[in-house]
Amino acid sequence: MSKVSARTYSRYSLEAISLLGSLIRVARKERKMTAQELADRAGISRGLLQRIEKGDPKCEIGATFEVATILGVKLFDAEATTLTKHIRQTEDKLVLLPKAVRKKVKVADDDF
Amino acid sequence: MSKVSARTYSRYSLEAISLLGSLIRVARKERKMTAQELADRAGISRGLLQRIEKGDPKCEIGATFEVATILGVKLFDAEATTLTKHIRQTEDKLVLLPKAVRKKVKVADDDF
DNA sequence: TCTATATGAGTTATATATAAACCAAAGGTG
DNA sequence: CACCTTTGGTTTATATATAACTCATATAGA
Repeated sequence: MSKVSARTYSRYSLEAISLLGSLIRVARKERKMTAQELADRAGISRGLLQRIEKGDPKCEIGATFEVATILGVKLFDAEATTLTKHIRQTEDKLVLLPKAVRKKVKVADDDF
Repeated sequence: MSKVSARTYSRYSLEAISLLGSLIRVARKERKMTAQELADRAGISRGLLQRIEKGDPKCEIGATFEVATILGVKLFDAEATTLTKHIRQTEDKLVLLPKAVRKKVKVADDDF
């Protein structure tokens, strides 16, 4: 009945999500696909696709990325072929870092 | 009790999500932040952050992008300052496209 | 080595996203 | 112009993600 504490999002996050939605929308129109067609292909409902294109932050990232992938909207700046390679590199980088992060003292870190 | 029909994801989508999670994980470690700290900042639970870093496709895109934003992980290849501009350009492009897509005939489109 | 903490994983209750149906309005097509 | 389709906006029932706990293990630091 009453929302206790809604989640907040930074403006940049909202803009990024909104941008992704717009890119999806443009790509869909360019390919002359109806919302229903694209939704069917992605295995989601038309309503969900509407929210994705609108930039609703409360959507599965999986559904959003799936739609983007179908349309060929590139995520990040990585090419499909180099994506896996990039993952490996990133994981290699992880090995070099400590597995657990530990704070020594409780410095007043930049809380704003 | 039985899952009727699980959602499917393309390999590329899963890899992209996984990559984003790895990037987040690396960035967090580099900044020497604990999972709890980052989760608190993003206003999410530690468990959710774990799933995000693991690449679970069933997470809010808002939560994921928020975490990435806090860490400075760039989404797409857009800079923070040019994001809004990019949105405007994309929206301008939308105006040029028909608002509704219409299929003429029911051609057997590439069903596979 | 020893200790305190970060992490990973599991469980449960609750909030809410999703799918499906519907309707109204706008838009393109003949 | 008139028809038909796409789209945007609802609503509702259901599935499930999320938060909050718990516990076990690994690990950083002394």
